[in-house]
Amino acid sequence: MQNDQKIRIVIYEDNRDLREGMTFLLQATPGLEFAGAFPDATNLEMQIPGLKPDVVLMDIDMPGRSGIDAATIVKALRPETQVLMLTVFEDEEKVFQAIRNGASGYLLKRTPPTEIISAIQDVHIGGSPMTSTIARRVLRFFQQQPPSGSSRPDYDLSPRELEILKSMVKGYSYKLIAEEHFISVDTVRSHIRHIYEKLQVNSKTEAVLKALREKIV
Amino acid sequence: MQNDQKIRIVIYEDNRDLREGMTFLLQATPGLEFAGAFPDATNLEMQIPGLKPDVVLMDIDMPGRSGIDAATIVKALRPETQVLMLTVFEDEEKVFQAIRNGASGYLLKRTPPTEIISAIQDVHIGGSPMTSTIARRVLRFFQQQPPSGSSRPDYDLSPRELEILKSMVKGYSYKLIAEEHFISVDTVRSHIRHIYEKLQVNSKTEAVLKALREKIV
DNA sequence: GAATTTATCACCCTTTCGTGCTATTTACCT
DNA sequence: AGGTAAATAGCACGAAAGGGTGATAAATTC
Repeated sequence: MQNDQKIRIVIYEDNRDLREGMTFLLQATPGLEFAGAFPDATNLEMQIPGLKPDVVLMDIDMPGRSGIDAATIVKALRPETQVLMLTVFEDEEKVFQAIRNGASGYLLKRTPPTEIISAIQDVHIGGSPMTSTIARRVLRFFQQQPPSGSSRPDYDLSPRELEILKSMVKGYSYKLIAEEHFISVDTVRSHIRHIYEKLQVNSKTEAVLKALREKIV
Repeated sequence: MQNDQKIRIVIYEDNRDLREGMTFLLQATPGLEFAGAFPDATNLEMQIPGLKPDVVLMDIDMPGRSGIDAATIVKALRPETQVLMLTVFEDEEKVFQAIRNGASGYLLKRTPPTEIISAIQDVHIGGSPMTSTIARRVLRFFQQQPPSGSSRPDYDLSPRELEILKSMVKGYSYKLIAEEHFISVDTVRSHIRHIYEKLQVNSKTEAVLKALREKIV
């Protein structure tokens, strides 16, 4: 993806010890080029364009601007820059926010130095290093399944009922659903009644919500 | 998540050398318990319930039933079993299919034995080991779907209207919303009309759908 | 201080929904 | 062949939702 120049790295990390430790680590590693380190991301617009980092190590909790907002801005300024988030906790919400905002990797601060180095190299060649715990959360989000997958309720809808439900999820009125399926409004009503019974709801909105949250629809 | 019993493992892998190699590896590793190995997944319904594996190593390309279908069935039979996919190539489509079908990890066959072992332990305690390349693909999928972050449409709802919208998203009727906010049904109606105008919809269901899909609500 | 926005309430009228009950045809099960 | 479930359709009634119009008071903005 990139040539074999040194990988230019910028650090945003409010903890001084950590920041200096990582700076030292980067400077001591061949193949990496330390480009700068800052305790906060407030002036990042002025820093990134000049420093032209290949990889940014971004602390997620910083005074002033959060690492998540900072990640967004970095990607906006230099899309080719890879952002590696560093955090103490694997906060579910923050992980997803960071990912949506363009972060390419997600590591815990307690990760050993050698692994941080390889994560940097990894993210630079197009990988997305992350802890397997975080990976699981991401996957789970994909699968949109309940925690330990033990009990997914089975509402036992007939194929037709499922079709009708899908139309409902499109926001259609009875009349529209009837037209869409070439059946009478009364039939639609009939199906919907059965759907309500099976889903244990009693309004279109509730049915749609339940369908969206629990089913594939 | 689990107790500290041995981790029971079943292998599905059509390549004999690989299968036997992994069998040997598992048997030689303390903490793991080899429970069975098969060259294909065609009789998996008969095997899984009896063997009760904690982790299944699943080749993705097998004669007869594909590893992806097999993963689905394993999860259906024993949701608590973790499925670790093994593959030669990082085929984008297959990765996603496997994930959607309940796979909890995704490794390349060329992964060194020690890492396979740690991946097994990892997946058993709730992690999702995967190569960083695969992780990147998963993240990219995440990132491309929502236009998100910087440009989220602003419908300019008043605080009150937002409140009402939230109630609507809870599936409440006008009456319930009125009670919840100590206002009359007519007022609720009024707010909802304004919400519809701003969101450009004309039914509760549509409003709720739009709210769910585009807003935070 | 005038204009705009926001929140509130009211009345009327039409359409859509939710529900109870019934009935016919098809298809599948054993 | 008889039983069961699904899909279809109808009727009827009351409740809920949606559209139109208008009005008042408070807060905010200009």
